[in-house]
Amino acid sequence: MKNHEVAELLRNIAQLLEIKNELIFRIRAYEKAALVIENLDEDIEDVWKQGKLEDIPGVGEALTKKISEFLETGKLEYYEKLKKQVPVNMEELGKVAGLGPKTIMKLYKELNVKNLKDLEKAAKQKKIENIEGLGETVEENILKSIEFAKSTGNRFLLGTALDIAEDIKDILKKFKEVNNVEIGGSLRRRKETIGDIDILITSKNPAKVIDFFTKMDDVEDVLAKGPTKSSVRLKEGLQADLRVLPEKIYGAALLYFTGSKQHNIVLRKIAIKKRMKLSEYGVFNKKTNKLLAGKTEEECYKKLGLRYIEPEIREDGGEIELAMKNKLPKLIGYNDLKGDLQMHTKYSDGNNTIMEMALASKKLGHEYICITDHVGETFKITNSLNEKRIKKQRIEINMVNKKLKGIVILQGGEVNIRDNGSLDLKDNVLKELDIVLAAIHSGFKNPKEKINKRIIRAMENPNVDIIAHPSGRLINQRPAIEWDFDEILEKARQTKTVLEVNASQERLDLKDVHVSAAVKAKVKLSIGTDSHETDQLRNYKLGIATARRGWAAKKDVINTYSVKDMLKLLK
DNA sequence: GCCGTTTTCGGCCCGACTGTTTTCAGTCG
Repeated sequence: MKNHEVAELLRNIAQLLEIKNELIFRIRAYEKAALVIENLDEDIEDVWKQGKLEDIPGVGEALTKKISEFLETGKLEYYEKLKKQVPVNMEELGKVAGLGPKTIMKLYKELNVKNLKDLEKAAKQKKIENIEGLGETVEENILKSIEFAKSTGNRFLLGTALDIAEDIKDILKKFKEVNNVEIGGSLRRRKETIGDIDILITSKNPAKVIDFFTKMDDVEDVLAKGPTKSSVRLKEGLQADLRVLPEKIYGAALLYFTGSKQHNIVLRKIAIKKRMKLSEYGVFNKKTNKLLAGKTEEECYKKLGLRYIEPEIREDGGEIELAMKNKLPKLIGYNDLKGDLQMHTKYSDGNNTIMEMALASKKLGHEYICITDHVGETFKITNSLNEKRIKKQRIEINMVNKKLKGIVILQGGEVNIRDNGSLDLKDNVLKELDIVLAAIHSGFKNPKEKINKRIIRAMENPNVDIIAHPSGRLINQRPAIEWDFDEILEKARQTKTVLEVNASQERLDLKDVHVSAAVKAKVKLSIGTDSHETDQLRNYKLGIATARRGWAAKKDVINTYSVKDMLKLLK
């Protein structure tokens, strides 16, 4: 997937053009194309090979040529020339928050600032405050931004950001001036990584709410504080934006600040076509400026001729067209899961007992769980269970089943897929387990053909029910294996093998676009938290979120069925 | 640079907040 690299290239070009004072709409064309390509479902290289770059919205003749050159040679002559014309390192300076092209150019002309090092030096020597149009505050902000950029690099994991946001939401809810509180932005859409937290509030006394917000314990630094809007940096290192809104346009604002940006742009275009105007302040009649809708999101969508669209799929990935025809599928709901199909106990590498895991799961409302400790003969790193220990564990599971009412505990196992695709445990032992998960734990860098062979051989084993964390990626840490996913899907369908949506915070694997492909290929999915302690069991919601982002329905996920029906769906 | 049930030319989403000004440009989302 070179989508990210291509998007970055286009964005860098946009910044250079901005410095050169190019036409704003030419610059926006590059930015728009970058955004579309970054969120593209398909691999940009595949699209290019099929000669279909121009089908991508926002990509025309000129960009097709440039992207093709970049994909073919790994370089773009136009970009290299542009970099030479602009004397400053925009790749570095462009990332400093609050610093735009105009200021960067000014700093270059006045102080010969070319890169991040120059900038920090100039700020520390207090040279910036003397430049006309800038001042002491700007100088201080630049230093803060540099410091911040040094301390945090990556975007935050969905699970982490969600926890922080929910805490803030609870604090705000308790403040008496606050009426409604909702989290917006990419967090509400449940993207796998989050840049910042958007919070939307209704109140009759915005000033008091803003004041309260900026003085919360978790606030490290106040970045902006106006009458209806404020931004702060939290101690955890991420930014939170708060907006206080009047009741009658809360829905329009929620819609706007939930995004995605592309989704909003398409909505606005629809509004324009219908002689209306859509903004965060509502749906208006373009001529009379009369407010037509705004109180709820449903109302705004309806006015535009659309059915309500769930936040998780607001990515301009075909949802608007289907909403227009009232043909959107019903997504799996956050309360639809009846069981958790992956968790570990003290038997292998978990921190809690079977009983503790079962009790905690019951508390979450599950009807059944599957204990899937690592099992195997040679894969010892994770304290895998051999045949003897598996039998011992079965006795304990039977005992817990007898003691606990209202929850069924199944015995499963997570078996390693070896280098040649064979499994790390004999078939006659695997056969005794209720559910077998097979997963790759080594050789992540195998070439595509080998990886596919390994996974396919595992799927062909009649004992293997589920492929766990199929792509092997760890968000922000380890890239996914390189595979031919279409081939895997076809084989999964043939062999009735289920693919897991691993719901642990750092995995979310399969991810949204894979889920979407699996649903289209009619391959069944399972959601498992891969919990190694009771605290992680609640992550099943992240798995559901990922499934929803991939347009999965209840019927697509096996653990929405009763335990009896779920087991029938396995091989 | 892209795009088209008003257009192959002339539009392109829109508003808040900051810091510096004294009416606004720059930046951000």
